[in-house]
Amino acid sequence: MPNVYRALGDPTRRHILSMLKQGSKTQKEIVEAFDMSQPAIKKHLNILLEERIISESLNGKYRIYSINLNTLQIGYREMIQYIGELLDDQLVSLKNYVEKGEFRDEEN
Amino acid sequence: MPNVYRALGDPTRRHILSMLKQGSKTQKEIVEAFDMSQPAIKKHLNILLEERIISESLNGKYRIYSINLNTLQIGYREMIQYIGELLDDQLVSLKNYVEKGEFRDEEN
DNA sequence: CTTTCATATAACCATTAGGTTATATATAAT
DNA sequence: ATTATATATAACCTAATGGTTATATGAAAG
Repeated sequence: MPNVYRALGDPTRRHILSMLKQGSKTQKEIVEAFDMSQPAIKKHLNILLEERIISESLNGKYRIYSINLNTLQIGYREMIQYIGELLDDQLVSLKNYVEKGEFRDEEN
Repeated sequence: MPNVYRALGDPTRRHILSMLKQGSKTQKEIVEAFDMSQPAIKKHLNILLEERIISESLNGKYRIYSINLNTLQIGYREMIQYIGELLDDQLVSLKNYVEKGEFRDEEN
C-alpha cells in the first residue's frame, strides 16, 4: 500500500530520510537543514507520513519525526522483488536466503 | 542520471517493462495489451526512453522497443544502495558480496 | 497577559503527469 | 493511386508536485 516510489522519488525527501536515520528530529531541525521554506518541508513530511515512511509524535510545541523502518523495509522488498525479476538479478535469490534465514556469513 | 524512481513510479510503465522483459515488442503490441489510448502509451514509452530504461528501433512502419538492462541495473543498484543504507539491512553487505563476486551458493 | 517560537494552513503559481480525442504522417498492401 | 495500418503530434483536460508568501494557531516563556 505505501508507495515507496512516490515517497523516495524526491531528493529532498531522500535527504530528510537520511537525516532521520541518524535519529528522530523535530520539524524545526529538519527545516533548518534545508534552504527551503517551512511549508515546503512540511509538505514533504506530509507525503512521507501519507506513505507511512515516517511517523510523527508530539512534544509540547514540537513535532518529532522518526523513520518507520518497517514500512520502508516492506517497500524496499517489493522494489527489489519487482526490479530483480526484471533483471534476473542474483540479489533476488540472495534476498530469499536472507528472508529464510539461510544465509551464513562465513567470514566472521 | 537516469531517474529510476520516475521511470518505475507508474504501474503502467512497470507493466510495460515486464512485457519487454519477455522480449522486444512493437508499439502496437504494447498498446493492445492495455485498455488505454495509443498516445497515452506513447507518453509512457517516451518517459522510459528519456530515462534510458528502454530503447527504440525502427522496422518499416513499426517501432520496436526493448528493455535496457544496463541502465536498469545501474539505477537499481543506486536505489538498493540508498535504501539499504537507510535500513542497515543485511542486504547491503550481501550486495557487496555479490558485486565483489565473493558469494558462494553452497547449496547447489 | 503578552510575546515568542514552532507549527499549520491558505492562497497562489508554474510545471509535470496521465489521460483524452482528433488529426497528420509514413510505410505497406491492394 | 488508393486504402489501410502504425505511429506521431497537437490541443485539451484534470490532478498532483514542488515551491512561494502571508497568516493563523498553539504552546512556552517573560
